[in-house]
Amino acid sequence: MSRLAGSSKLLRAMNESAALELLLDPGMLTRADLRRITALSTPTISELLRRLTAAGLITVVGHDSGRPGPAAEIYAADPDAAYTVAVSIRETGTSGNPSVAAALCDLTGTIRATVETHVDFLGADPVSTVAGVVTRLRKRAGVEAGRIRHVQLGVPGSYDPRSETIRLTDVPGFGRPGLVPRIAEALGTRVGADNDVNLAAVAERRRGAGREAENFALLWIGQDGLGLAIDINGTLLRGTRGGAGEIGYVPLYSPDSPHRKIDLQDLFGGPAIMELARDHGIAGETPAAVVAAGSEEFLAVLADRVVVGLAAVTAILDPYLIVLAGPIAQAGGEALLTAVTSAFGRAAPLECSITVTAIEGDAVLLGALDAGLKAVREVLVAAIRAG
Amino acid sequence: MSRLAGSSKLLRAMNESAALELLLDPGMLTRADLRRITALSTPTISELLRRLTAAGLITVVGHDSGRPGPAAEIYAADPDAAYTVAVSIRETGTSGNPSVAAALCDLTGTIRATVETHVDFLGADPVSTVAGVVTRLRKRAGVEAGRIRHVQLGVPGSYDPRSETIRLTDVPGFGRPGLVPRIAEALGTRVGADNDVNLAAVAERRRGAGREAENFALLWIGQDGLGLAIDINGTLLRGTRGGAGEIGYVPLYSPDSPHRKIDLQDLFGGPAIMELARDHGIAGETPAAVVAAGSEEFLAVLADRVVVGLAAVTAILDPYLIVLAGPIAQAGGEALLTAVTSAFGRAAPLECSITVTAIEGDAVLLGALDAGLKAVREVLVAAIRAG
DNA sequence: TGACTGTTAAGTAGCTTTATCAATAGCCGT
DNA sequence: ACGGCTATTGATAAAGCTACTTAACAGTCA
Repeated sequence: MSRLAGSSKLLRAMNESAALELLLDPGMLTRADLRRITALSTPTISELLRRLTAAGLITVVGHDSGRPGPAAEIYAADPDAAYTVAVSIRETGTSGNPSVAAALCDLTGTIRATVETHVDFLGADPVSTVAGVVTRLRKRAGVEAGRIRHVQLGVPGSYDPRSETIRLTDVPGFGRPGLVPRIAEALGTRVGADNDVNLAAVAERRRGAGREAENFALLWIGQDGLGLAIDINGTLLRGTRGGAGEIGYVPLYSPDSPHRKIDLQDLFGGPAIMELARDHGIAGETPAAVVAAGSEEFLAVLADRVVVGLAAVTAILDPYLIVLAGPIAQAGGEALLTAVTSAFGRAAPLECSITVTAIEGDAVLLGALDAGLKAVREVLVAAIRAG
Repeated sequence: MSRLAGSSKLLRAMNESAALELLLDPGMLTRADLRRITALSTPTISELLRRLTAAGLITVVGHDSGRPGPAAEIYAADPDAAYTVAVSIRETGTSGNPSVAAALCDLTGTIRATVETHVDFLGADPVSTVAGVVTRLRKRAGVEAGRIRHVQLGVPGSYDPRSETIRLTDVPGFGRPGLVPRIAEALGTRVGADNDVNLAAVAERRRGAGREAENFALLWIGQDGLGLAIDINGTLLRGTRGGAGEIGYVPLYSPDSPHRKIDLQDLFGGPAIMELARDHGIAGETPAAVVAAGSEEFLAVLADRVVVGLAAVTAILDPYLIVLAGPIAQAGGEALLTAVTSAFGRAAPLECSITVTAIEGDAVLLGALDAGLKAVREVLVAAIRAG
């Protein structure tokens, strides 16, 4: 319903971008399909496809035979029209050291190359580190530099898109203002950045538990901290300074001791879980380990605490679904989920279904790929509209 | 960026609706102004204005002389093209009894008639009550029935637009499923409904403290309960079942007594405020009265409690601005605001500016008018697009 | 033969450019 | 001080352009 006016050129740009959008997202469409969806006439569709093919954006990917008449050409976006790189910066990798996971995928989302390295960010320059990873991926996949249209960064901390700075991060060097534009300059590409939890929610939306949900909240229970991502109809709620979802800071108020400041992080953050495990006599090196090994009783107490946070989220946002994610939630699995669900039913006044993440593998990296892919597609569509 | 395709007819519909939208919202535009904004050519603008005038949607409201050449005609939406009625149902009116406040305004937003009555909803039928109020307003303003294109209801409780039912309300008869469609049927108009706090936020957005804010959260501290409205870029966050902002249910967790369930309503809802006032030796009949009469010390303690809620909201949403509204916040005024601001600075880990409502008069009713007006404008624009 | 794919040709809707007329403020000369 | 002249702007009219639609047709396969 935006105010948009123009002449026949606008019409062409709109039709062309609408067709490209359709070929990018469902993909695999014949002329007849496009005709049906867009309600445009056959000659228009034909010319439109000719132009998009000439621009190298789409190709014929197959033929649909079986019906009378000649086999219909099936069109889809050309996988090699553009590439995306996702780079996930992790404070603690699987081995416990800071690590970088990265992947390169084509326009259809199939991964062409991956890289995983350990970097001591105290010594390394963030710009050249990221640039190096991108170059390595690019060479490994045999892709020329200009074809990478977007690089998506995932960082622990919050990202403020307005000032293009990463905030509240513990990774050395990444909190510096102007870092993201400098990486973009070094790479010669658009660079996006986002909170790792937000990116996990993007993955959940596209290929996980959030696929069918109109909206959901994702509670990330990580080794280092808590996080919340809020997906409203497919778009993430970021807040004014990118600080939405810093749920670890939700304060708890105790009438009996109003001056002892505690927050949700103190209630079920990593250290709190370790302490609780000790009280219950459960052995384990990491929070994930003790949750995986936890007794039913221990999980029930932990669930009571988690539900305090979930109830606050539910009362403020009323989401359709809550997804429990992050290494600790993943370690808890079904046992933790049933404990949380029953605790939620007892304690929370409103209803909401709860589930655990359906993503296998590195949710943050996959989400960064999805976000990067979306950005690339928007760039391609916008380029057509602009002419 | 929505997939939209079509022929030249679509183009005309788009241009026409864009022009109407411009004449509805800023209004008072000459042909030259429209030409500049839409980048359409003079003949197109002329014919477009001719059609809109013939449809009775716009009129010449003045002439712009002073420059050489003929005086340019100034166009704007015809105030009498459509009307809106807002009906605010209040559990406790100014006198303490359930009351209904209503107003009728034209397309430019100027109020043509108002009505305020006390209704005992235990005895009265909601459908005929609302219909009666609308008819009374209509006759008083001298408007024929067909010209009222939208009736906006404001109710205490939450509204689920999907099932078109009002939930969590204490007004007798209004929680019945199918009530809103039945009112619409009786009136022969579109009928919208919304939470009273949400509507107060709509008013704040259009004419109050939220005018400049990209987003804000409005904390309503009422005699009967707490509420939160979340405005993201001009659209309200409603939640899945319309239950977003039921902040009174945010639970508090005390590690020392985990089984005593208390929530924010217990912390600074009306009864809690009265109890706190008693502890501080402050006399007064209502929460608003004691807050208005409250000592600095009392307000400081109250502010500490309010900030618990605000800190949770800030950590989850990171709003640009928090607006304190509702009768109790209004009674507290600047004194409460300074107390809350300083308490927030001490207790909350994130920053956020706080202010009190800038609406004078019945914020809910004004918000309902604004929401109704917006709905009417959307209907008019959509009608043009449809042809 | 009939259904379906894809192209070519003619027609139409709607916008833009260009040209023209009309009106008025400001200037200038008497 | 006043009336006519000019520059500037508002609005309409005519011609041209762009992009879509409808209609007709050629080709292919069950």
